[in-house]
Amino acid sequence: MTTVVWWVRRDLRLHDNQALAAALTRARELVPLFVLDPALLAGPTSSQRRNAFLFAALRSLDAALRRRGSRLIVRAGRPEQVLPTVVRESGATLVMAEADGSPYARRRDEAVARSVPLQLVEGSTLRPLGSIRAPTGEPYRVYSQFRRAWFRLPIPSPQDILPAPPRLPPVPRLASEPIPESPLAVPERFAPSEDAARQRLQHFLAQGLASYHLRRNALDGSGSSQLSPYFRFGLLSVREAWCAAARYLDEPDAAAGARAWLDELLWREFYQHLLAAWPESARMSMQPEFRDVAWPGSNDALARWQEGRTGFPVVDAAMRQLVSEGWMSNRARMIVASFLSKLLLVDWREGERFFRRELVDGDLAANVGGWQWSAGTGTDAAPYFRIFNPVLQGEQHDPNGSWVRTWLPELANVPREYLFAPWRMPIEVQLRAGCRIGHDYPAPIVEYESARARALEWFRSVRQAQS
DNA sequence: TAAAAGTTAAG
DNA sequence: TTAACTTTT
Ligand SMILES: Cc1cc2nc3c(=O)[nH]c(=O)nc-3n(C[C@H](O)[C@H](O)[C@H](O)COP(=O)(O)OP(=O)(O)OC[C@H]3O[C@@H](n4cnc5c(N)ncnc54)[C@H](O)[C@@H]3O)c2cc1C
Repeated sequence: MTTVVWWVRRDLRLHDNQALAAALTRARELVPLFVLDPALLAGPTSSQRRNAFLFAALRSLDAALRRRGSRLIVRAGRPEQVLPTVVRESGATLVMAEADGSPYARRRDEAVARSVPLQLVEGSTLRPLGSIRAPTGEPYRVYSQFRRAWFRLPIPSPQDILPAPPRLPPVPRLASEPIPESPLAVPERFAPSEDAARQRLQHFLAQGLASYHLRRNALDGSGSSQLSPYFRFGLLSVREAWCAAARYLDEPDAAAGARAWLDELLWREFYQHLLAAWPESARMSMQPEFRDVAWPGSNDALARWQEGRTGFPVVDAAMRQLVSEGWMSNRARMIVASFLSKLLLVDWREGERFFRRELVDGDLAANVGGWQWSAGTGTDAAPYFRIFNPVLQGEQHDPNGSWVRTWLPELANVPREYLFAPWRMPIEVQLRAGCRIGHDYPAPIVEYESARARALEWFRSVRQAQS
């Protein structure tokens, strides 16, 4: 009788799960195990928002397991203590898990592997971390080069996709702790189940993919798939999503959208590989000249950005959506990241930390990648002079203003022509709109033109000081 | 997946 | 005067 532990971490799914499939080839008994790790659930990088989603997703995974004759075993504690206990209690001879390239996960897995027979299997990325390298053996630091190399290797094929097992082996008698209740609600936008993830993918492929390249920048997020929390926790396999979207490359009407979307999956892939290759990039700028500089931005500026009270409607709407829903569109993320790191000159790591606390899809690799790109400190980043103008961005990507009004009710009656720059309202318009600047809605925290000039000057001086 | 400033030329 | 295009930050 072979008993195998399937250690679930960021792969809360039964479809196309390579770790589960590998476990099943050996198992007469299977122990689906989730460890409530205090370092992740309550540590400095934890997030109530993500915990809420995770706990709910664990409940639906447990239900799906039960429908197949299995169940989820839940244990709280440090993995290097819990795993040996469960292995001993169950008599398991093998622990299978999906590899996770984040720095903490790698340390954790090394520690666990010292006391139990742990085997890691791919699945969180399209290709194994560390497998995309230049001829010199160096990992790529530039996206376009990474992408070119990636396409030279065999791409995922629909034949590789693993179906969900219809039945699962029995679970040995083992105690299980309850899945915690979260004090925070799961955002309504993201139903926490594998079925919901799969339905959303199908819906996006049918309704959104063909126009993705045209609509992806909409500030309200209506033009993108909104699958990020599902990829974050592995309720959906990226490999399966890739193959599903790649089928549309041959359809003339959908090819351009499909290409653009697959490209975003590759950005995800790039950042996962980048963090695995340079774990220190989570804590320091990739460009050395930024490592020892003090960013001049103030704590007060940071606080006003976090609270959505900068006086720039596009920025404030985004920050309020972030805190309220735990999600915002890629366009909104780029704008507020550019605003904090360039117009306010606050260290990008402060923004990264705040995002990581609030985002339901918060992921170290993608978040650090996005922030270093936005702040211009990454190896393949936006150049320092690429500064978003929040007024123009609103005009372009929320043209009828409905997204800004959704998140800033105090601007409900502000005329459209002033919506993205309400400080330009003459006083009588302010009174008529019931929105006095500095009273009902903040005056702008900076004057855009001079903040832009200050940013250009500061970035230029940092670069010059080094060279 | 930037925006401003500068240049040119049609009207 | 302004749209289109190029250069600069
Ligand atoms: C400053 C900043 C911070 C970010 N932090 C995160 C984060 O913590 N977690 C996260 O998942 N994404 C992050 N992103 C990337 C991106 O904004 C989100 O993945 C995307 O908005 C999610 O929406 P979607 O699922 O509708 O994306 P779609 O446009 O439908 O893309 C499909 C999937 O591709 C991946 N993806 C898309 N764009 C990117 C990208 N630029 N980088 C990496 N992966 C991408 C996501 O998994 C996404 O679900 C960040 C971007 C920026 C600029």
